[in-house]
Amino acid sequence: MKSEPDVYGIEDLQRDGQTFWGGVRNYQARNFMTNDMAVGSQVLFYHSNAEPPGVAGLMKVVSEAQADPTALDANSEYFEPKATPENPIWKCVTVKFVEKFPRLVSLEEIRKNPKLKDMALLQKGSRLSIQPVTDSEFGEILKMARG
DNA sequence: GCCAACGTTGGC
DNA sequence: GCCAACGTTGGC
Repeated sequence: MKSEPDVYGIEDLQRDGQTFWGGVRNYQARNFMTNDMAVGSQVLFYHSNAEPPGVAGLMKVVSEAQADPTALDANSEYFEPKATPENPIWKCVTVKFVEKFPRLVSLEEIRKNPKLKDMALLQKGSRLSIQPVTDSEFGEILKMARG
């Protein structure tokens, strides 16, 4: 999952303990949350639009996808006029802080690692704020973070 | 249903 | 700040 550290970074999550991943407004990204994440799922926290960009830490899903309250809030920048409590359209998971990596695994390093060449993150034009990671990719990132 | 125009993302 | 890539919108 990507977030801009200037807006909300791994240290903000460390301070908060857990957070509701609200405001996602892309159907593919939403579907990853509703279909592919469950309580206990491990998630990499990626710092986008950062210097340098890269994977900053680890978190874990503590609540499956639920209605995104920002979609129903007329004062929110994420307000969705078509959303109703019965059909909120947008949903999001709650994640908790697990760890901040001892060092950032930068996008550049990820690019250089042949084992990670197929990561969704590296595919051309890949901009989704939530992307799938395979078990082996996940393990490799952890190894790099701790290596 | 097509597609041009527009907005957003995010690395550089 | 630039711009490639992509998603969304809305007129037709």
